[in-house]
Amino acid sequence: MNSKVSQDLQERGLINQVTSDKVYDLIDRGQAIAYIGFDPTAPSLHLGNLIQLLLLRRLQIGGNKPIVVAGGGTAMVGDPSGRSSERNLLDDEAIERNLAKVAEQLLAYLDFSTGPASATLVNNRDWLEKIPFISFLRDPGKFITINQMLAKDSVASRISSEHGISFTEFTYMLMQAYDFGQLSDAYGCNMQLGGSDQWGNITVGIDYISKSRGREVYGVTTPLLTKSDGTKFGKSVGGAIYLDSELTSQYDFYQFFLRSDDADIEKLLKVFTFFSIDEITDLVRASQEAPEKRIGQYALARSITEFIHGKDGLDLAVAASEALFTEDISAVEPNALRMALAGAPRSTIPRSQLEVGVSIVDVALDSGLVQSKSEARKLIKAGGLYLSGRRIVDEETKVTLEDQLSIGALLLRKGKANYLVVEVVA
RNA sequence: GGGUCGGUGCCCGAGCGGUCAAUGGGAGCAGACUGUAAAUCUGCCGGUUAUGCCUACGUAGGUUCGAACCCUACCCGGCCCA
Repeated sequence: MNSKVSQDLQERGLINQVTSDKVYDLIDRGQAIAYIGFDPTAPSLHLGNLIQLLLLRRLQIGGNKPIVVAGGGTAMVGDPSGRSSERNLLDDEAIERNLAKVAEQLLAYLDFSTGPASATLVNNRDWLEKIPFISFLRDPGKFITINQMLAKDSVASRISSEHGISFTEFTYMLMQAYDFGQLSDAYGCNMQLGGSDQWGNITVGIDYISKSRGREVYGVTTPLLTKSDGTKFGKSVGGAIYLDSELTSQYDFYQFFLRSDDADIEKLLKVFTFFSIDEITDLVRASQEAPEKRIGQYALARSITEFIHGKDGLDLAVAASEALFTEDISAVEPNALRMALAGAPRSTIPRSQLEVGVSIVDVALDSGLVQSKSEARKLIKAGGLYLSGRRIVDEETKVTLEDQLSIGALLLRKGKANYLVVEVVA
């Protein structure tokens, strides 16, 4: 099995560039000690991070040791890579809050218990915060030339842009190189992985370790995952798809994958699932023979949702999807419906309001389904708003107790698949 | 520090005294078709107590009956010079 790890990664299209072919050998022999850093700039990891995380998991299954770095220190500065303008600095408190959440997720998706290949989690703030400025200038500073930094795409593009780049972000590269050095010293880390935008940062680190320690380490980048139409993958209604069910419900997470384009299915199965290449080939063929059955989409959505949200999360998402896409929502069994909607976003409305009757526009706004009254009105005009299974055609419609479903809640729907449960409370 | 160009709605980018909530493109949302796909077509795309009102064209003032458009100062950025 070990001998096939690198080949499997290549067949999945997970490898964009490597600094040396030696990485394949290390990986196949289970001797890679590979690290990836995740800066806690958001309260949860998202799908882009997940690709990286799954890559570590794949290596781990092949007997290699993963190290995940929660970038509590680097997040204080901000990575300029892949960005056309300066980041806004996050305050300490926000970073710490995000860090706690992100660390929890990192712990959930790798194996931290099994012998030599067990994963390790560290926070780079632990060392970045302690190093005195002058020491930092001497090491790593002295080993890295401005010349090589200026040559990196991430820096070059910002220097030539009208926004420029602050010294703060310019320094990010050194921090990352220093991280790599620390991990190399402490854990024998010999490989850094990252998205293709990390190539510059990674190679600086490799160079630094080579000069300062005379040690050879390696780098691997993954390609940027794009959709068949060339746009960036992983965005949906309201931004990124997060792993935290508080931010992206199980239902939405599942739906996101279920609605994937036919043209993207093969790529997505390779990147997001642990199905073997042969299994994927079969799934893709089956999908092509009967695209309307969306076999690939179902397999993808089920597999990845279960991995992230567990069996229970998957059940919630599937039940919700089945119930919500039936013809007549009011005919669905109360118990089935209740379970189905457990994973959908929700809000509440006081019973007293329904007794008097509230305008549908207000309900849509208060529940958070729409951002403004105008949006609600426009939605109605376009025929895209549904209340408990019935299309609203008149914006003067009043919502009353009559509109409750069997489960004693209202169900709002925007477009085809955006549901929101409004619970009736005292 | 000097010179110069620029800062417009989610993004790009027109506008250069009234008819500008602001052309166009992209993104986004919704509808039709279909398979909860793609492509295509259509509508919408600052808010509102809605033939009006409010907020908006870097910030603060000023000129004017009237300014995103003119003037002044300031802030921010690019480029050139020092």
